[in-house]
Amino acid sequence: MTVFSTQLINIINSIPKGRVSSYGRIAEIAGNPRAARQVSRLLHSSSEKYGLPWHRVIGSSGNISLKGAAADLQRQLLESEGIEFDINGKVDMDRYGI
DNA sequence: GCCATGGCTAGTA
DNA sequence: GCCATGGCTAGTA
Repeated sequence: MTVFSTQLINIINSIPKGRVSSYGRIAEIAGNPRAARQVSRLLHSSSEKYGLPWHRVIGSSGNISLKGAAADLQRQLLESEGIEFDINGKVDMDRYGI
């Protein structure tokens, strides 16, 4: 495990219930604004291992990036935490984003 | 080589 | 819709 990855894990774990953040924003906070894809990769490979609140990480424009059934699950988890989706299935980042 | 991105632009309406 | 971007890992040698 790398320092950078550890940073990402800490940041993701600090997203409170009822809030969301984006891949790019998390990478930015960790110190590398261009490492957004690394965040997605980490979530994909290590969410279970580190108990990450993976569902609280979405795209920068408030969209869910997952496809299919996984996307439905993510939306349900977020809604159960009080987050609302607009008619286009997007979250208002100004309201819920970190 | 993978990845659950992001931002910018061409091209349509 | 294109493509630059980057840390990491599986898998080979």
